[in-house]
Amino acid sequence: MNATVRDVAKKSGVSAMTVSRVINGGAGVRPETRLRVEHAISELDFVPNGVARGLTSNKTGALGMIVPDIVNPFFAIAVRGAETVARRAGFRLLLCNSEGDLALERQYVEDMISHRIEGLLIAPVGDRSKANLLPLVRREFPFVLIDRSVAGLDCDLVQGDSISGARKLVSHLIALGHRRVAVVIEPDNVSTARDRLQGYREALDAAGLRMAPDLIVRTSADRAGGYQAMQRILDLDPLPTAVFAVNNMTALGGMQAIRERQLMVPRDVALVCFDDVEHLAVLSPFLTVLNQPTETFGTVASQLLLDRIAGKAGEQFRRVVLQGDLLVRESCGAKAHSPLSVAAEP
Amino acid sequence: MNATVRDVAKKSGVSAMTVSRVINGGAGVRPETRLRVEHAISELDFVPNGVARGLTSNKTGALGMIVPDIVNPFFAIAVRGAETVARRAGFRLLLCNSEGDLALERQYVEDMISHRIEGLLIAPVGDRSKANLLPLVRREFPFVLIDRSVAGLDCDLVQGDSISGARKLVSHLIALGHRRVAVVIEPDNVSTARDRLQGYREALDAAGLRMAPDLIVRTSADRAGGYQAMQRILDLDPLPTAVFAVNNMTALGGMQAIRERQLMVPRDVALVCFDDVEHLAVLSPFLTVLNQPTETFGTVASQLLLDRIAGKAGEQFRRVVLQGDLLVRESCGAKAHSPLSVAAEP
DNA sequence: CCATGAAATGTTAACGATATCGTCTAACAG
DNA sequence: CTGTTAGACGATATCGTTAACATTTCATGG
Repeated sequence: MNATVRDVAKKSGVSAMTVSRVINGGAGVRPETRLRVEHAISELDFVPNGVARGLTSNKTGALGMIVPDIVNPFFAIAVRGAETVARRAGFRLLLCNSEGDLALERQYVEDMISHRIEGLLIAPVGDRSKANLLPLVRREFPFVLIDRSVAGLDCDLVQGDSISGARKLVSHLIALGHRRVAVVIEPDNVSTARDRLQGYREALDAAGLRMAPDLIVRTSADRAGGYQAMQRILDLDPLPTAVFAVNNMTALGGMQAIRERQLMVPRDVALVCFDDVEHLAVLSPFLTVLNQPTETFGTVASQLLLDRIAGKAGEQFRRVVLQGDLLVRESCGAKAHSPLSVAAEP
Repeated sequence: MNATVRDVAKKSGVSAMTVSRVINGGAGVRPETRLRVEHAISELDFVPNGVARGLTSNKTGALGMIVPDIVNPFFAIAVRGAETVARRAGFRLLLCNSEGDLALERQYVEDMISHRIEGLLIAPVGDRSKANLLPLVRREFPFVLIDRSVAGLDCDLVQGDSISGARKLVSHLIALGHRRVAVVIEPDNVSTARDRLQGYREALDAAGLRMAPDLIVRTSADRAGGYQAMQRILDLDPLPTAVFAVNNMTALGGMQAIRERQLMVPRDVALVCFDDVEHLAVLSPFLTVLNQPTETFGTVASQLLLDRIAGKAGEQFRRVVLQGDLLVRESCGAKAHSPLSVAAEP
């Protein structure tokens, strides 16, 4: 069904080796011969078998990327950034969706190793991903973590400054007069959760406020998690005056719960979170967020990975920490609530 | 660096073939032998080389998917659906982002062929993608189009009912009293654009209205395109009373332009579009849209593809047309404009 | 105690491209 | 006219796995 170098060789009356030379730049092939070969190639619709090439060269020209949720714009944008850089360097990017599932993540990592991709970008599920990543470490396989670090694993890493970001968000709430600030956050085995909780704590400390255990609600960092967590928060008495959600998706789920109870943000409760929600911010710049340079997560991580593959990275692992900006909009209660379609970005 | 079957064989005192048998289910291997082999495998951290396997078996266990924009939630969700189904059938899904660029699309298709993926899902750039897809046709390579058909190309296809959807949207606008309805749409070489314009025309016809050429604004189906198109529309005199945007991204870009002029939707101009904007709809169910069963695009397409790969598909190409629902919200002017955070879904 | 056959295991070749090295051609110097 | 040499091209082996076939092993019945 698919033509091979040998078919092309036969058709053009040369050896397979000459065909190979033609398709790889053609040094050492007489122009006339090359034309004959090229003619046969297009005649037979020959496309070199990348699998066979990968076997001999041990180079597949592919990078892998594993993210927990491609529907979350944070990851979608990071993927786009990573792919752009990878492509410029001549690599394809193969994307997989772990869905935050450790077993699935493990399977994808094995799969990637098995198919001999040349490097891996991964936003790990959490600290327990360590077991999944250890095979990579043992093989000295080039990989770069994105967004989350993994406890006890030393490797290249691109992350946001979660501590300082959370501190900014919560300090801002406190400055607006909030004293009871609830936090919706993942379990402590996710590095961003640890760091953001730490930032939360520091902000409270700086204001001389106590951390109240009942204001810390643990959940998964997706919309469903945010929804459930917010329901528990709205059952508290007295109601917190503000909520800090660990990321954009939990904030959205939280909004859903708030709306269902016919409450209003920020009138009844303020809401802030990490990560802007692309598209949403355009139409309705409403959520006060800590905006991270999302695409940069992808481009920088890709670059680190390419360096490491090329051996330009040195022994030391590199950790890039990206700063985010506080975008003050309406959900924190800093401004009057203006009607949707005339709201203007600051 | 990486252990091979032979290394494992040597270590466990058997032949490579026996190792192969063990890693593939182990039928016909003495339990005792298998244990020895398995021990050696974990000892050496052996992972079978998928590339070599792909070479002998001509099966890589991978499906490809090419979308024009992974950041558009429509495609992100379709991808998730496709991947779920593919994974259940034991296939990985390799994703590529064509960015609506024909050359890039071509490169990715060649790459996929070269790397011997077993089937391809593709949301083509447009009719001109035909040249890119012809190599697939010639090879009888299994592939399924998503969302857009390609003129003159007969193949499996999953698409939305754009004609009827557009008719619903525009008829709704007309029923609300709009007489001057502008449309923001891609060039005619994209099937969805053709169909949606056709639906628009039918709706006007049914109401005895004329199609005014100056109300048809051509652009690219992304945010930037929507933004530019809307600026041109807002320069019209008299202003149209409503705008039909070809998809969610153009609508967002349009909103941006409208907001910049300090105008309000729907007070100054109504706005409707195809495709809901995931996340946005949760927080702010504001846009009146023709909601398509997005995830189903992915799952059905994946299923068609798997059938075809398995040879269960028959000679005939199958065309699945998915119906969408009109979600009447606020941007069309059907209801009073209510404050953002208490707005309730119908 | 050996023939018999089924189960276990090994051998060989192939998948398709290419690295390596060897051969051949032709042009040119002497 | 011969020896030299660079450039063009080919033969062979290899990458890691596995299909197909060959061989060994071992238990069982005669």
